[in-house]
Amino acid sequence: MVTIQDVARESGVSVTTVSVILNKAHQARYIPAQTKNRVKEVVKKLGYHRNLIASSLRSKRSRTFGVLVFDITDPYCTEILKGIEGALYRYGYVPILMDAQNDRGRFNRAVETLLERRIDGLIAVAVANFLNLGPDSLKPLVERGIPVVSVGRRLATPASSVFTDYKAGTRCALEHLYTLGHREIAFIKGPKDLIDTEQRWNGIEEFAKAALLELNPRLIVQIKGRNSSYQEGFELTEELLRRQRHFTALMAFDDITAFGAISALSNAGLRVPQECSVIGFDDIPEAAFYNPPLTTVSQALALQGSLSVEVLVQSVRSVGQKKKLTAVYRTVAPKLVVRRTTMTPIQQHALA
Amino acid sequence: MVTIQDVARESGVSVTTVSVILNKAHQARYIPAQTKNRVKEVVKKLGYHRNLIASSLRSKRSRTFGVLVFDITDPYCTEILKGIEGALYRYGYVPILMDAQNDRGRFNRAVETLLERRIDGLIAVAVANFLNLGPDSLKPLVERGIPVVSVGRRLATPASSVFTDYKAGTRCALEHLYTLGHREIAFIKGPKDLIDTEQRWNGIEEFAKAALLELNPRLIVQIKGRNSSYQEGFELTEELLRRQRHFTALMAFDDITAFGAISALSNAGLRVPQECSVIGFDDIPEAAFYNPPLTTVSQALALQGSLSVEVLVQSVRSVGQKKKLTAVYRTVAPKLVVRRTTMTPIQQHALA
DNA sequence: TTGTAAGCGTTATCAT
DNA sequence: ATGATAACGCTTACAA
Repeated sequence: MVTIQDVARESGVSVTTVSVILNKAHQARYIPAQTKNRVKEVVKKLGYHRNLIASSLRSKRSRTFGVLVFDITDPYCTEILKGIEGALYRYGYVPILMDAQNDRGRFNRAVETLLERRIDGLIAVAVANFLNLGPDSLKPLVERGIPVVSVGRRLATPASSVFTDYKAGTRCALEHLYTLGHREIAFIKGPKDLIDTEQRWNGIEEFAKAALLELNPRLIVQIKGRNSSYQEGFELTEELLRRQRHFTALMAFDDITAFGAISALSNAGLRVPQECSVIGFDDIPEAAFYNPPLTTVSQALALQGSLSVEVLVQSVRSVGQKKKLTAVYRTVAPKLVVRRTTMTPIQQHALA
Repeated sequence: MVTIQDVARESGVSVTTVSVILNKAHQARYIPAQTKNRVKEVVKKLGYHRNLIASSLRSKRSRTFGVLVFDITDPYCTEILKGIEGALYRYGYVPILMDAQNDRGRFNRAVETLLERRIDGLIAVAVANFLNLGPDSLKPLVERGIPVVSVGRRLATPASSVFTDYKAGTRCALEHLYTLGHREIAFIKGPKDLIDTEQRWNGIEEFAKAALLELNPRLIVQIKGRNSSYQEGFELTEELLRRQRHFTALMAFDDITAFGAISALSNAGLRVPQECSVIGFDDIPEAAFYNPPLTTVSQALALQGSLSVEVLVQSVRSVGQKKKLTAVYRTVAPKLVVRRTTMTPIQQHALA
């Protein structure tokens, strides 16, 4: 395998010169273009590829980020991953992918592996889901000054976080229903132990208060399991129906729940959106193809992915300059996506 | 950061001994348990983590595989990735993930990056899709003796390949319809320039020949675009319907196409499966949740992922032993998944 | 502007 | 059974 020595010898300069040229270091500005070109030609001629392993050993920077996901087959994850991948590419970093598979043991082993690889930083993708990471899970990283950013979930310090402004999301979802004219609205709240649940509910209460909209407790149900599911959406909607309290719109915790709700409504002979509007949250890919296509709130997941890379790159630079590492929180604005499951109750009446 | 030197000093042995113990090298058998334990305790006490960068530099093995996907958000890819991830974990390798995003330029840059990182091998996940990789795309790898395995697509030598036995798949799909009693069967063939198309068609012809089943050319249509789509499935089925040639079952190129076909049939007032059975291919996650759930052929994608790792690990070992590198082809048996879109034409009659 | 040389932390080789 | 020591290929002071 051809080394930097070979290149230096062949082009009649020292290894230092070659190194400086190839790394575009500051000093490269003073090297005549002629020398640069000669070296670059030799590089091509010999088919030289810089050995990043040797480089990392010496410079103590691996240009590598660990990327820890909770389930690689989850579309939520992959959408974020896409954003991460694109941004890493731009910054010259490379991801080492680890799938925690929602398992604590695997998580810990992954951290060990990443430590051995001397990653410059870690991106945790929606990883707090079930693991419910305490501050000590990341201690081995933090102790060694390796910056961590969590994307998709807010995490306790000292990790930085990038996540959706859930409050704004539910606020504008409810505003959409309200503007259409809905006043009797049912809600399916998220699981109690998911951090999002509270934030999402806050947005609802905030808007309701401002608009003087009354939230009827008899029209509010909550997911009992640890995560959302089609099944729960279905059953909770049946439960709402059983309560015999009239409502013209339903706001589900997320898209999956909304799908279940729509099925339950159809089952009960209520057509969506003619007799009941439904709105979801997340904008998973299936939402656009559902029957009817689901009105929902989009989370800009890819954007969150690339943002997390930017945050991490900044942190790594701070570490390089021996600055104190401070956690940063970046929040991403969600976006209302109006499709076919919402309409005004006036129209509902006309069509009913 | 604590080094092997520190461990050696603290436990009163040489670095060699520590290295031998930690790597479970052959010689470790002769080291007394007492020494081993002492060293291991020191490792824990000091919080030592072996520096794999230094190790790689010296041993000339990075214990790293490049994993090149064509689109990280594609479920087909992620299912394979899951299998890869699990297997890598078992072998102590780590994946560097690169997304070619169906772009030639990105593909080439990814190869450069992976070369700099001195990957021990490359797994290309369904990457041949549009890039239509010639043998020279992989030349930089092959020249340096870095083994390559393609998973999901058959690739030209010198790369190894792991892929579905498409012929067996279509054969058993057709057999299923035949056994149910169907004799008038329509087919939607795949795009001309996809390699799979021919293999899949071979299976159909093979079974038809053996069963003395006549394939009516008027019941055969072909996808015109470069890839399958819901839209084409829909339109081609309308085309079949327009031909006024009676058929009791339809075999689609893949699941997506089947979805389009089902919509077109429903649109034309033909109920599935009562008036026309439909079978797909791939078993994408949506197939199970479709309405009605789709009978299809499953590809065991995760299995293909882990198999590809096994093939690659074997290749790397061969390289290590300076054996000649030969491409291996492993084919994976598909599996018929019977759900609700197929039934016998007798029943069809009874229910019609 | 370019060159010399000392590491980075490991493993492999050779001794003992 | 354990140890000394020389690489591995690069970056980076420092020197010239």
